[in-house]
Amino acid sequence: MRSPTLNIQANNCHNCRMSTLCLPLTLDVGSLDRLETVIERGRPVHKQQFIFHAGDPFQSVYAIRSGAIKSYCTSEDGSEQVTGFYLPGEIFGWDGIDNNNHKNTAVALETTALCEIPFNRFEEVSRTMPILQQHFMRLMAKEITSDQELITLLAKSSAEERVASLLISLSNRLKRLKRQHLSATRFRLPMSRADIGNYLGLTVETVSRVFSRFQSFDLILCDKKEIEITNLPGLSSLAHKPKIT
Amino acid sequence: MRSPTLNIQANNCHNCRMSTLCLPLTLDVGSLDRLETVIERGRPVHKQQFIFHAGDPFQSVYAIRSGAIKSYCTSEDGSEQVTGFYLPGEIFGWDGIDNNNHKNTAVALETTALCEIPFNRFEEVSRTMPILQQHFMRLMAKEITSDQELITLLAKSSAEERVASLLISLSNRLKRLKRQHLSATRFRLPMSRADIGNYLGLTVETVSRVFSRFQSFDLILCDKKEIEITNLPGLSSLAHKPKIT
DNA sequence: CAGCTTCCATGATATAGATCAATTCTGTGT
DNA sequence: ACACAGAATTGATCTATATCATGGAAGCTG
Repeated sequence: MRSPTLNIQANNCHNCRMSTLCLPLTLDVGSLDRLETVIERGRPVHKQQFIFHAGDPFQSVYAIRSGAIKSYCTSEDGSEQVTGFYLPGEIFGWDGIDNNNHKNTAVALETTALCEIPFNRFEEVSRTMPILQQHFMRLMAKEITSDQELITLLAKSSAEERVASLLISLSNRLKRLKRQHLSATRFRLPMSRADIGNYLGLTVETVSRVFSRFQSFDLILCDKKEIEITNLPGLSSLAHKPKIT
Repeated sequence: MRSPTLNIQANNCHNCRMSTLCLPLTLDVGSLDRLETVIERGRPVHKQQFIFHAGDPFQSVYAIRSGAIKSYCTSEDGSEQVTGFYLPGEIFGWDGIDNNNHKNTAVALETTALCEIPFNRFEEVSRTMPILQQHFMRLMAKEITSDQELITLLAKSSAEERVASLLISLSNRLKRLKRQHLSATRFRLPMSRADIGNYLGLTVETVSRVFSRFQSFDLILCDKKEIEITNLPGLSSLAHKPKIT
């Protein structure tokens, strides 16, 4: 039995290792303290617990301190579309700022620690701290950019390219979490093959076959959800090869 | 020779018909006047002219008064991905708020009249007009939502469903422009078949075949770029039928 | 107006990935 | 430790859409 993954014990932004990711701002001590008054830290969410459901009133956005989150939306007929995976240092929950209710459902893929940022209080604070508001618009813009990258991936790329891109993306995002500047070539996938397939517009079987093929080409080594990228340049070049259209 | 499509001669937000779409806010006269000082109205852009290129420094976002805009991004290898079509009353150019440079290129699909909203001046004004800032975050959230809808479409739907969805979306968006509450079942596609295919992740040939099939099923009538939806419920039901996954 | 280029439609063929099916593995709960 | 449901792998087949190829219509340009 492994201990839970809550290795980050910050109880405020000052000493949180993640803050360089979710708050890459130069805030004076006073400003940071004011921000502190807004942010709420809940108890860890367990695997499969929901953070919010589609349709819930929009109240907060969330920063991840540890763990992993999947967001997805459901169509009338009950089919699901995974819209994102979120890792430590990343922020989710923007959807539904317009309607004041969430379009997506967010669920924990493993035990996860979150910082909740209630939006109405945030708006008060940001009025006196314009840099914060600017920061949040940037975060939303990043979400737009990454969505558009996914669109390109789905519109133009083969199954192998899609899976390679996801692995490279996860690797890059996990890399930032490590103190070392070493690349993250070994990690554990927080999501199932089905989630990957759904996210990438592929069936489980195809995802599984691509993993096998990658292994036979010595690009990766994988045992269940444990992944080691054994040929990072090779995998990267696969990831960046959309069809010429 | 047709006259250009500049049928909207507003020179300020007060008398612009589009303002109910791009500024659906209750602003007092003073606030609106202050906003006026920020917005610039350029001369009409002609077909195929660029508004900005990928890599250009981010300075403004743009509201469309008439015409149509296509945005796309280019990968290293030169392949393009159309990321959006924008119609009157809609706002584009959010991409690259983070890096301070645009990720997309924006080009006019036909003669187009724009309102340019310089972003640094906007930030000043919005500091004293919080509702405006909130409005802009909503617009960005809408962009996120519509991107995620496209993701679902690309991940889950067949060629017919994709094309049907695009037609329905265009119809709905054009409907809002008409004074009447009649549905917009007759319109002119501003983009080529190739653009449609690129946007929807399909080849030109497939798009063309789907149009033909829709005609043979009496769902639409089309002559070149002129479209008439002759069976709106039928087309709608096609559009909302993603695979059950 | 002739000539060119781009756009669109349609047919014939090829193929990547879906679908169907069977088996093994894994983790979870009792 | 055992049993069971879900997750993953692998194989055989099918199909939607890509690809290749051709011809016609439309729009521009000199």
